[in-house]
Parts: sequence; structure tokens; C-alpha cells
Amino acid sequence: MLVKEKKERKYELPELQDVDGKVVMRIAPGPSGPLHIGHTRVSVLNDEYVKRYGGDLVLRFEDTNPEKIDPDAYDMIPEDLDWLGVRCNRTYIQSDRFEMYYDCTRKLLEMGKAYVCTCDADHWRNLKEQRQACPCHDLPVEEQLDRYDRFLAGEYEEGKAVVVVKTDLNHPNPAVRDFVALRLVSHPHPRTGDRYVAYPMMNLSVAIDDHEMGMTHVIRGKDHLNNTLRQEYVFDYFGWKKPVYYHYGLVNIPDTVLKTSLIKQSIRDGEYTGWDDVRTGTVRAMERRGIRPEAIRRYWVEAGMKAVDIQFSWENLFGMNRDIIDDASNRYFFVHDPVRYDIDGVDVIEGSAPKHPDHPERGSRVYRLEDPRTVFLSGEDSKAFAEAKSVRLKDLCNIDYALPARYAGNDVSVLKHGVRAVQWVGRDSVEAELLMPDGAVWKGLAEKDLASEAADMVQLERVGFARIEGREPGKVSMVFAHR
RNA sequence: GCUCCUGUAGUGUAGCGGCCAAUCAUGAAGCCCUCUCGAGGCUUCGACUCGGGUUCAAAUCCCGACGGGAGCACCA
Repeated sequence: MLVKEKKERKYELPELQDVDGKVVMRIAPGPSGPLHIGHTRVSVLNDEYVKRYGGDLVLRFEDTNPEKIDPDAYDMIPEDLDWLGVRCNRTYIQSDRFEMYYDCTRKLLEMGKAYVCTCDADHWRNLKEQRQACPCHDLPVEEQLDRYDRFLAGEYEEGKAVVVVKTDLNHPNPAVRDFVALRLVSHPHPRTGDRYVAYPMMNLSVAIDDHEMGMTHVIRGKDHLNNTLRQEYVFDYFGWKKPVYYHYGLVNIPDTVLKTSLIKQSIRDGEYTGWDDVRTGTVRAMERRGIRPEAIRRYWVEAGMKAVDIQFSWENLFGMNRDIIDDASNRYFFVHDPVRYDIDGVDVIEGSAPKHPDHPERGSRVYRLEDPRTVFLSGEDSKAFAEAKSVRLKDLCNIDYALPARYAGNDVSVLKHGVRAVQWVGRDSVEAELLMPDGAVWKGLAEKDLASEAADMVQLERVGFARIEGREPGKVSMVFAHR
């Protein structure tokens, strides 16, 4: 066997700026559900850099909005990361750290860099729009602190007061003028119950945590650009050293349901079977479909960290996955929507096919058909057979159309004259189901050797790659990956 | 409306003043090989958004227009 030397360009992420020894980076999801393909970019990029430079990769659950938490996500997200090969060596949960956020906020109030605002939210926003301070903005520190004590004690109703971090009301960018740091929420938190009523907003908690956890570099989506600007005010007020920020472009993932709230609703409605429903874009669905984590990793490394908005291409991802799985995937016949043909004109038909054309050492599927010589073709191939009047049963023999069909020798060269070779199964086949990406289930038959295949990825010849999901006596269920 | 980010083939990417009649991957088309519509081999298709400027020289720098995207939440 020849060793193929394929020349290909090395895909490498650019060096990070200002790396001084080890790096500390983070993945900071909100625990609203499991990870989806969109989350894998930030996960892979951070992981790649921490592996390159050494250091810590932090997993931080940003669960500061009690209304958007799915308690299962605290377990599902680490599982998803683990499958992706992303190794986080420190884990934090923000709902464990409320007291610290409160302390920092108190210091900001003492420094005069924050205020407790009791204005109407719309009014406050309008004033900001016009670069004007609300009456609470310039109240004396003593009064701010007094309000703050009452704020934390729950003496204000939800929505009646917030703590605001001052930035610059004259800032030309309206998005960075004074931002809310703490709000009141009466909805119980899955982890802390009703112990707290004051909930930090992400710009506060992220700034504090990024400093406290020692982040050296932060990679995030471009949608956080303005949040970075806001968070930098907090760093500056405390005199903290800022991490180096990178903002990659937005990813448009076509034809895929990603929104966790929608998926959750569809699961509840019974439309989707679960978080791993193949119609969704969750990491679980990728895993189930036989997409390898290495393919996802390669995809994002090649995409890099540019700030350009990009279109995600399933085709490209599938191409990369095919590269990875082709060599390991043994070949089998699967017949969708089977149509029966008996073959006349011969007593016994024998044939064989390698499990993998590039790996004869893996053995063969051996065929022997005796009276009655029965085969099944897919519904589609059956129609084509009726029209073409002849067909080759791959690795077995040729037949001519009739009822019953007529044996037509075993001359492979007919393929050169336009006869099609199709997959088929005999009477010793097993029931098989193939779950398609649109949720449809293709029922059919598979050759019996498939039932004893040890690996989980196979290629169903002329159909595509599939992952074996379940084996029962006499029945195999599979999930379609891609061609 | 204001502010910010960003524009290289269908998609993603390399190049970031001369080595660019622009890289690689994926895709598409064709051929070879293979008893698969897979893999492998070969060939082909296909891009610097536009207009000004700077310069001996611009995909590369500057300005403008146009296009794409985001933010202006008591979500993250």
C-alpha cells in the first residue's frame, strides 16, 4: 500500500497578542440548554489557544437571569464540551458569587462611579438618549449607600430600582452610556431559590469575574463589542489590568434550529424527540448524526478568528467529516422501501464484497443465494430496473427484468455499457431504519453482516454515511450523517 | 436616528505596498481508477464591492460611496 503524501496548507490560528507565559481563557455560557453548533466556535478557539500556550481554560456558568435557566444545562454543557474534546480545568458558577458582586458594586458606589436609580425605566432610557442624567445620578454617596442597603434587603419592588454603573453620558455611542449593573428579580433561582433578590447584569458580573479569575485573553462574538466597551469602564474604575479582547464575526447557520427556547418548546410539544433531535443544531444532534468532534474543530480552526461575518456551510463540515470517517466506515447494503424480486435461470448465485474497498484485510461480506433466489431492491432502484430492463446486483450478478427476474450472468463489464450497479439484500437480511436529517424514518432492510458490525459508523453504499444507533435482534436502527 | 465592526471565487480562508496573470480547503463540472452516487488521481470553473486619492508600484495605505452585520434591554 502506498503512503499518500497529500500536500496541504497548514491551518493555524494567529498568535495571540501579549502572551506572557501561560494564558487564562474562558467559555462562559448561560445555562439555558445544551450547547449548539454556534457555541462550538468559541469553545474550540479558546481550547486551541490554551492547548497551544498552556494555562487554564475556565468554564463559567453565567446564570444571573433566573428566568432563563434550565437546571439540566449545568450537567449537559460539560458533557457537550467533553465530547468536543474541550478540556476546562476550572469551573465557576456565577450564582455562587453574588456576594462578591454586591461588594464590588458597593465599592463603585463609594467611588461615585455608580448610582441607585429609582426612575421609570423608559424615562431613564430617554434621558440617556439625550445625554442627560436622571435625578438619581448625582445624589450624594451617603444616600446612594443607604438606597443600596435597602435595595439588597429587598425593600424595593421588582422593576422599581436598579443599580447603574456610570460611564459617560456624553459618549457618542448611545450603547455605552450608563448601564444597569444590578436589577431586582422575584423569580426564584434554580440554585439559590429566593435567597437573593438583586441579580447582577452580565456587564457587571463578567467584568468582575474576568478580573477575579485572571483572564489574560477573551475571545467572544462581535455582538459583544459594545459590552466589552462597557466592561472596560469597570476595569478602569478599579484600576484592573484588562485582558486582550478578540471579537470574531457573527456566524449565520442556515437551515438549522438553534434557539434553545424554540427547541425546548418543540420538545414539550412532542414535535422533537429531545435535545438530540436530528433536526436541531445541538451538539447532541451532531454527535447522534455521526459528526466527529475533530471535524467541528477543524472547521473552526480553518475559519479562524476574523471579525468578518460568515456563512456556516454544512457542506464544508460534512466534507471534513467525510475525510475523518471514510477510512473507518465499513460498507454495507441498505435497501430503502424494499421491492422483492425472485431470480430464475440459475440454481445458486454466489458473490462477495470487501467490507472496505481500501482495506481487504477487514474481510468480506459473503453471499450465497439458493432456491428461491430472492433479492430486494430499493423502491427507487426497482423503478429504474423496470425501465432499464437490466441491472447489476453489485458484487453478485446481473439480472434482466421479468417476473420473476432472469439471471443474466456475472459479467462486470456491463457496467461500462451503462448498466447500473445497485445495492440489494437477500432473504437473510435484517430490518433496518434510517433516521434522516428532516426527521423522516426510512424503513428498509440491511444485509445481515451490518447487524454484527462493531464500529458505530458505516457507509451504506450509494446512500451515505450513517451512525448505528441501536441494535436489537433482527433489527438495526441508524442515523444518516451525510453522503 | 446614533455608534461600532466588516467587505478576496458558491462557501470558508491565505496574502496586508512590488515575489499576486492572487493560496489552500470545500463545492461544481469532466476524465481516469474503483463492481458505490464513497475514497484516490488528474483537469477545469471560479474572487480582490465600486469610485477617487497617495505612490515609480495597491488586493494590500487614505478618503468616500455602496453592501453585509451588530449594539443603543432592568437577556446573555
